[in-house]
Amino acid sequence: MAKDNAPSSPSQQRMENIVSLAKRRGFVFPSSEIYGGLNGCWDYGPLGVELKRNVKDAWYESMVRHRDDIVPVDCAILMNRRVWQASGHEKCFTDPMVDCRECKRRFRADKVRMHYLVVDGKPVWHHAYEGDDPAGFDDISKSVRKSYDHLRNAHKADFDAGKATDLDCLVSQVPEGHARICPECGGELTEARLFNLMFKTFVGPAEDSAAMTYLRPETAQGIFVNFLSVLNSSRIKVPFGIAQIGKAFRNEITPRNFTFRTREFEQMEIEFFCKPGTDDQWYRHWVEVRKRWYLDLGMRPENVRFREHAPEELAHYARGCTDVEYKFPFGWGELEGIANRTDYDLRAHAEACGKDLSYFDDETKERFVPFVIEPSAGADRSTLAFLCDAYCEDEAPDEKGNPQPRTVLKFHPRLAPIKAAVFPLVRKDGMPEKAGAIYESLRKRMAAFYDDKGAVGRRYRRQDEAGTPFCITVDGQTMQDDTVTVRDRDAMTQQRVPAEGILRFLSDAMGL
RNA sequence: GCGGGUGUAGCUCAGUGGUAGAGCGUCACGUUGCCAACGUGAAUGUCGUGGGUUCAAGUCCCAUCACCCGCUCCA
Repeated sequence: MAKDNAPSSPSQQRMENIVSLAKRRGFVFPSSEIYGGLNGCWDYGPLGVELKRNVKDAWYESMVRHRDDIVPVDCAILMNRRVWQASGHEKCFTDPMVDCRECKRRFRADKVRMHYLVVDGKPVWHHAYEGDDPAGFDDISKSVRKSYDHLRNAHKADFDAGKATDLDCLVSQVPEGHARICPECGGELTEARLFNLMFKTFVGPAEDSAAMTYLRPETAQGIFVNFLSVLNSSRIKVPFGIAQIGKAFRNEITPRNFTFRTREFEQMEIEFFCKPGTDDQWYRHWVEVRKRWYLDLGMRPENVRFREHAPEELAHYARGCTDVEYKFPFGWGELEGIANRTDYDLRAHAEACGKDLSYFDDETKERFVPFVIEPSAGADRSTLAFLCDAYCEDEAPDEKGNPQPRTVLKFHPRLAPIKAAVFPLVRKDGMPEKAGAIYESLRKRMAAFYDDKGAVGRRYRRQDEAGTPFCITVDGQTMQDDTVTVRDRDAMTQQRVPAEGILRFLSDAMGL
């Protein structure tokens, strides 16, 4: 940072420190960095891969393996283009935008309207307002209304003669020669530009439009289009869910905030199919289940909130939606959306593909199109949230007893990339050999790490930065009675444990 | 996409047109028996990238890329 810049806030500094640690210790790197990187893309390094995999595994274990009403799928990222036409993505995932050249505000071109008085084909008066309904013009301010009425009266004869007229249209449909102005400041607006949020791609070597499709912008549609196949092949009955973890791609206008908003990201989604009428109850069930998941993995309750959308906030297909939000250093951000999508998706696909996607309940002899509850979580966002939540700067005494700053990642053991590190206290008297043997036995059962370089205090601190919950040290006493010390990451306390029982001890301590 | 800021060693950052720097980290050897120890030595740079001005550019100019902040957007 240049010295003439305003000092960054503590939370900004905290985020910078987290990003710096992530890169330094091999959690996350900028994508294709040696070529200058690529906007909105990040790579996971050795520790980051383990962390993110642990997040995904924790999700898969508790959402799929530990339940008898959820089955998994793993769909292709490339799907028939008609999927995206039926789901509405092709139409709705492209937003035309306009920018104000004066105040630099940006608007959706389908949310700004212009109203003109046109005389002899020339606009003599104009007004801009936000909204997508011409009726919005009725709500304009009194002073604007006055000038409008005044001019309209002045041109009354022209109106009567049909030479003058009112024109109200979206800013994206303004005719040639008519001003487009900012509804906020009155400045000149740019032409409407299309922002396509889906990545186009071509299936087959010839780039003709017939083979054009998109990288999927969400994994959910893969689940809906496999609804029949899963139903027919797995003997599962409603209510049940289909789960999927996979990559999705969105050409975000502004990737921002480290791995929070990226153009390529991984989702962990469930579509839970239930009978209409039971959807509210299942919706509440899933909000509870997902809440418990985050808290059980150690996320600090004060940093998580569950925000239920107001009715006017809901997407057109949704009957209810709760966002799981995390308090990142850069502000509250959405980790997951739990939505009641009604029967919107299955109906849309049934209509588009011509197949019956309804369900017949053998017990009640009823046929219905299931309602869908969708807990849709971001794997990268959750991983980032767990990383931010674990990040701590505290103090540890040095060898003289003076407090020194310490950086430690207090991961839940389940999420820690490395579960245990094994050290010889010094590199002599057979300690490296003994420690090496313990390491070899541990690594078959858990992610373990061996280090014999430098002072042991430094090795402890290194493991603190990686978030390793326990460090095992072989010392002189080990050679006497075959016990080792186990050092706790958070409390920095030690206890002696028989080397023989170290695996059992660690498993119990970590609840694994 | 707009505006502002920043890109120099693995990290954090100095660097005033004239030989590329510091601290930390890394590696080696020695010392070291429990929390970022000490000593000695070593490696590390197309100064984001590409052009231009100049006898001479990390430094000035243009372009471009990336990241950060604000706007905007966010199924």
